This record gives sequence, C-alpha cells and structure tokens, in this order.
Amino acid sequence: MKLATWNVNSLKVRLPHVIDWLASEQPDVLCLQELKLEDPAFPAAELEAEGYHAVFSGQKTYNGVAILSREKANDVAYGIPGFADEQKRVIAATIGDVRVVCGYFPNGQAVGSEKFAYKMAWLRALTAWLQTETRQYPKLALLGDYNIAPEPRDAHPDWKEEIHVSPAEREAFQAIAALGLSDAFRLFEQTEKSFSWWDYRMMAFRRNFGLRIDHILLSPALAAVCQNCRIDKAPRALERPSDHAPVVVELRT
DNA sequence: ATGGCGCATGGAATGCGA
Repeated sequence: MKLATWNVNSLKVRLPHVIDWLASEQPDVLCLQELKLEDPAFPAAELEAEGYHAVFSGQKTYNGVAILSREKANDVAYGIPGFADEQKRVIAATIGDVRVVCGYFPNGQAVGSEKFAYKMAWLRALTAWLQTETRQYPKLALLGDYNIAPEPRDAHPDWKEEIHVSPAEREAFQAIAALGLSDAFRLFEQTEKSFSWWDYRMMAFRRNFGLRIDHILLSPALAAVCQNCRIDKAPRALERPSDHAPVVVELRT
C-alpha cells in the first residue's frame, strides 16, 4: 500500500500536476492540503476519471484538505472533535483497514504572535484527539503539512527564522510522536539536507534552501511494515510548481 | 537593509504562506 501527502498550494492551479503525479506514482492514498477552494469547486470528476475517490473539506482562499483513494473511504471525520475551528485543516477516513488522518497544521507566522498561539492550541487539541484515535485504530497514519521541522537537520543551516523550528513547536511534534507514532522518513537512511518545502523566492529550490515540514507518522503496526519513505522533489522543478514536494511511503500490507 | 514569489480576491493593492 502506497500512501502520500502533498501540499498543493491551490488545487485549481495544481490539478494538472496532481493528475500527472497520480498517473506516474499510482498511490493508493494521496492526502492533499491547501486546496484553496470551496467544496462545490472540488474537481471530483477529473480525479474520478483517474480512478480516485475523494473526500474533502474545503473553504475559500485558504486551507482545505482532501483524501484521494483508489478504494472508497469509510468513516469520514471532519475537523478535530471538540475543537471549534472555522479553518478546514483536518480530514480523516478509513481506507481498507488503515486510518488515514490528513492535516494542514497552522503556519504560526511568528513565535509569540496571535497566529502562533492558535498553532499551539491547535496542536494541543490534535494531540489529545489522536490519543483516542490511535487507541481506536491500531493501523493509523498521520500525513500532512506539519509546518514543523522536527530537528536541526530538518532545516537548512541558513534558516534564521524561529518559526517552524522553535522549541515549543518541536516539543509539540515530540508529543505527537510520544503517542507511539514514528516519523517514517527517519526509519531509513536519508541523504543530508532532505527537505520538502522551498520558498518561491531567493531561488530557494535551486539552492536547496528548504525545510522538511511535510511528514508521515505511522503507528507501530504500520511502522513495522513500512518499506521506504521518500520525498519526491521532481514536481517542485516543474513550471508553476507547488512550493511543497510530495512525501511517499510504501507499506507491506 | 530590505525583499525578492505565487495565489486569492477582485478588478488595485493587500494578506498570507513558510
């Protein structure tokens, strides 16, 4: 079973890239973030034509998440239960016997800002919910744009901002990992300076000035059968790319 | 030193992303 996550930064603009990528990679599940469109505008028919079902939770201008799957998804959940939020950042569904949680974590803008406080509150709510979710579903994967670089090696040495690398954010990431979830990327040997996001400015992609902020965390039952995890940089080199690259895992199931 | 791009909204300039 092949699972992937990709922040597409506007599904409307990126649909051709997504369709090409689905055709070449043939994942069983693809989690999308930053759809930036409302549900009636979701390109369900175009994706159906590629052989993918979709469940989604969109909104105007910002945010929006979806789970695409070859098999139809069951038990779809929208948002974090008990955490009232206008922003559409979470969708979860069961595909086969795997619970897939797709998240677009808040950016946080700057440490100490109002948006940062929202990010931390959101992270606390997510972690509390995941505690029950991981108990209910032994086979669980949390995929998405975490907006956190978990360790120093996950940020380019020239990254000077505190956001995405602050101790508070890294502790929050570790609190999620402490639920028993493993960072699939770190289950395997990887090349140094592996990143999943590069700023559009400053020729950042060419200089590999990036961050690893898109992650796939796996429950023990899934980590045990994980064969590989890689970041596919190829779509970031296309014309009009998303600023994020897809992250992919393959599970022996 | 600053901001440097891309997207959405709305129909110019601004907010936001990370």
